[in-house]
Amino acid sequence: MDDQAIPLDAETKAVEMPEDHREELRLWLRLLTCTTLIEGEVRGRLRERFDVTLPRFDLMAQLDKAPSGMTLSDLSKRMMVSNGNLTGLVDRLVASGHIIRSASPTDRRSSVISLTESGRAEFRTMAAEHEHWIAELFGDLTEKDRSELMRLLGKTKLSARRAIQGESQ
Amino acid sequence: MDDQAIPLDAETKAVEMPEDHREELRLWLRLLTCTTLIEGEVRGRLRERFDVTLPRFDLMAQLDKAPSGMTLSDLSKRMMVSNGNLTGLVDRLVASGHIIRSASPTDRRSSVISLTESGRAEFRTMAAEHEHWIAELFGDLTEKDRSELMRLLGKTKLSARRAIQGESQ
DNA sequence: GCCAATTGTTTTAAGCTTAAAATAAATCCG
DNA sequence: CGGATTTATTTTAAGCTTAAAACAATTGGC
Repeated sequence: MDDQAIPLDAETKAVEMPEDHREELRLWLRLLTCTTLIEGEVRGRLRERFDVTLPRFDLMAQLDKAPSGMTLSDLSKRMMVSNGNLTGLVDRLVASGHIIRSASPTDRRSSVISLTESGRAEFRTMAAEHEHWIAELFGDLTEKDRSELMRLLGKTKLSARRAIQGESQ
Repeated sequence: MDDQAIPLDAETKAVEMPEDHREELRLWLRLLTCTTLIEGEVRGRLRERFDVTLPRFDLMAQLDKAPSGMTLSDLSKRMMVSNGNLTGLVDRLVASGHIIRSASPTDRRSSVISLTESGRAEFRTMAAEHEHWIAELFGDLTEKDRSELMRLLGKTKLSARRAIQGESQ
């Protein structure tokens, strides 16, 4: 921008010129827009087609990948939501018969959550359709676009993690 | 994958071979992870530094870009949230003195929302710091990474919009 | 073995979010 | 003009989400 038209030695620049980070901000807003757009569509379709909410679907997706079940803490880390959030979500999914809680054999504080037979069957039906929706939503990207986007998001993920970790030192 | 090792003519493939969309699914999950990671960090910092929530910050950001104010419908479209959501959010920001509602001169159904003087000042302070956080979170991306990511997310946005529009036909 | 620190979970209070229904005003159009 | 449709907003009910505090069980160190 205008700033960069003024030639300055590196040191002066670092001290006196507040850097312009509008580009990063626009990037973040666009990332957020993409996610919100897709997430909203997926949420609506899950509700219309299967009368299920996105958080419930997400929780079942985690459990489907863990045949022997997961603790609430595992789920909390994987889903990146708070512990307290999970308590209620799990309660509702137990009530609807999709999952079960069983006592952990090794830790009396913990319970192990797993899909019921019918919960798993129902999830797999939903997941198959869900996968098609996602493919359709990303349908205009070429194979090369997708692999490049995957790479750049991988780099973004690492960058954000570094910034988040570093801050607490 | 295994599927593709079996040579089949195009028609047979299209009919009998369910396509594998795991790649798109992984891409979506990574996009979601990046957004969740960054959003969570920004939310936490806004709360700690300024005792403000992300939705309130977002609403003020929209208003800061519209000096003459916006209607609830405008805000709803821009922020991609439901109308009902905004009613409560606006009520709380009016109560805290950050924004004001005024009657629309042309439409008695509408009210126009704008930042108060102090609301604008407070927002600008927060926004300046917020911009640095974002720059830090994306800090490991090169200039080229950022422009390429911007381009690919632009393409993703268009792709998703097309898929969403097309569906309602 | 005991005490401190950590870990796993729940509870609480507040706020966010949605979909759907309701209300009211403006606009369309015959 | 007047009724039908659309648009702007609010209300409602349910569920999601968080941070913080509380509680209980486990682990680590002495």
